Amino acid sequence: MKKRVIKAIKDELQCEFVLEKPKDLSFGHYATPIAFSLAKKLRKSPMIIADELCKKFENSTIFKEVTSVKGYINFKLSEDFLDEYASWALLNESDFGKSNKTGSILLEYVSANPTGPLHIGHARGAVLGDSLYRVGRHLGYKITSEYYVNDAGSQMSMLGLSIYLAGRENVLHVEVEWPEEFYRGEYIVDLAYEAKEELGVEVFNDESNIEKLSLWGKDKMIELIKSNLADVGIEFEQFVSEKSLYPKWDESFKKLLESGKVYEEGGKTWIRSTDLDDEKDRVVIREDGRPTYLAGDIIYHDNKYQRGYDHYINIWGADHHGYISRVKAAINFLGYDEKKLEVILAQMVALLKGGEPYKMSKRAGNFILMSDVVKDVGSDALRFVFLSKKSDTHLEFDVDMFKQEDSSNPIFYINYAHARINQVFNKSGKTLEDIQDVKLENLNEDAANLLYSALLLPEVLEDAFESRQLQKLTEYLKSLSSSLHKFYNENRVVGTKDEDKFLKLLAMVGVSLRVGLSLIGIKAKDKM
RNA sequence: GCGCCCGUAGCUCAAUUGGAUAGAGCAACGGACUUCGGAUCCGUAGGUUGUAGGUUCGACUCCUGUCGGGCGCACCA
Repeated sequence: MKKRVIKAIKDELQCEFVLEKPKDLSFGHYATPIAFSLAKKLRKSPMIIADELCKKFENSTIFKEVTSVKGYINFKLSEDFLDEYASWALLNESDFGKSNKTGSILLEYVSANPTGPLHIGHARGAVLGDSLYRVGRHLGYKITSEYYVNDAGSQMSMLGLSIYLAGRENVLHVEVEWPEEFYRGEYIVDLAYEAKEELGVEVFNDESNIEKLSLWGKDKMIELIKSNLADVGIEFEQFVSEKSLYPKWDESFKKLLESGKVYEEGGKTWIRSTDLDDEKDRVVIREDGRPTYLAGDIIYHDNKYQRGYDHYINIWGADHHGYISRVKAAINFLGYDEKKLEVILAQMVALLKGGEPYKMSKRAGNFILMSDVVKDVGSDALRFVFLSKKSDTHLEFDVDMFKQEDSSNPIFYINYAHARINQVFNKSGKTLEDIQDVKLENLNEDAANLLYSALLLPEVLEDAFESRQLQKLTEYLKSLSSSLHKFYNENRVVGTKDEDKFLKLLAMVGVSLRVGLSLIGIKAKDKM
């Protein structure tokens, strides 16, 4: 819709302009403040310029009215245009809101260590990533979703050790001395019992089995993480193992050497990341020859860029923000354009229960399992809440609030709107076929505004994706639902002379709600 | 100490990325069911956008300072 409007205006004005939506619909459907920017150049008052420009649209078919108000030019769409668009959308629901975006994107998210179940902090990035994936695909981008599995490094041996010690303590009932750092939490004990079943109790007899336990435990944890993700409707296209990349280190390292940004000092190998605004240079190979974690990420990003995507998005937890500059520097040294990498930081989630704050930690056992919250509030509500806030703001919510199922839960409100539409159709006894050819004309103000709102979905989707701010979509769905409820309360549909027109209008709202919800991973309810 | 993020109604959050009178939901108060589901709707009240300057036709938005809160500052991952 917006595209056609832009084209129509451009044909007349012959210059670039900003198109926006007026604060108040009574002004019009679209508006441009172009007269303000032209005022300087033309040395005339914005009001006079706006008046003159308005005259150019007198014969337009797409606009019913073009007016100038205090220097703004406001455009009101014609009913013909809106009706035609709605008719098309009703017949092509699955294509509604699609666009012709081109370009390939590699989207990496979650990538939590395979050392335990996902906790609530992971959920935010997970939901954001999956929803961006869905919306982006709908718009036409070729997006691939990927999970980077950190299956190398010391946390893996710590996992093995933790299971080993938990087995000795709980299965063998031997007194054990716990080290300062280990994985706590009941899942480790559960794993120990499971290991006894699958690997035999003797696995806890000897420390030499720790590595075996760590490999076994890692696979179990990946399975667990996958099922945690599946519970909220998330499935990854591919998993990339950190460990499997290490044989390629020599190849990547050679590229770094060619950049001349590598040097040795104190027996260690460093990259000169300070040349690209990092706060200090970084070690990539330790004194004993073992590569650091950064080395793994260097190989990984080398690998990503070799796959030749147009754009790369990584969703990281906010606690990784200090890591961005060194990775970007490394990408540059590898000979790639680091600007193609975009890092989205998902801020911390603070969870409350009965007003008491929870402190979340992965190392300590005291974290909130994502699966527990999903059980409490449901996948739909969890997804909706996490998407409702900008990803760079700190989010805080109380679990108890979401346990009570009432209207304060926005997902209820939206589903109810969708169910109402269904209800009215049932009551009328009519189907989509019966009313799709009715012309939407001479609508009252409520109906006209509702129709326009429903048709806004495509541009909301595009805006939400391009700005990576999906709260624009959730806000839209809430506001469309609110308009629907308002309309419902003030306009009777069944048995009135406007019945067919209104049914078509409601059907259009239903399409937008369904499509919008499905793109954030929620299935609209037909009944409550 | 340095860096990044965030301060908007009592609470949780929006604000078309520099535009028109800063908006929703909870919570409070007052209204609307002999009618398609009242799980809804309407109204009232609530604001010097942390604070002090600056930039311009115009600032919640950009710049500088300052005060709060969070996160990070490893050869861990």
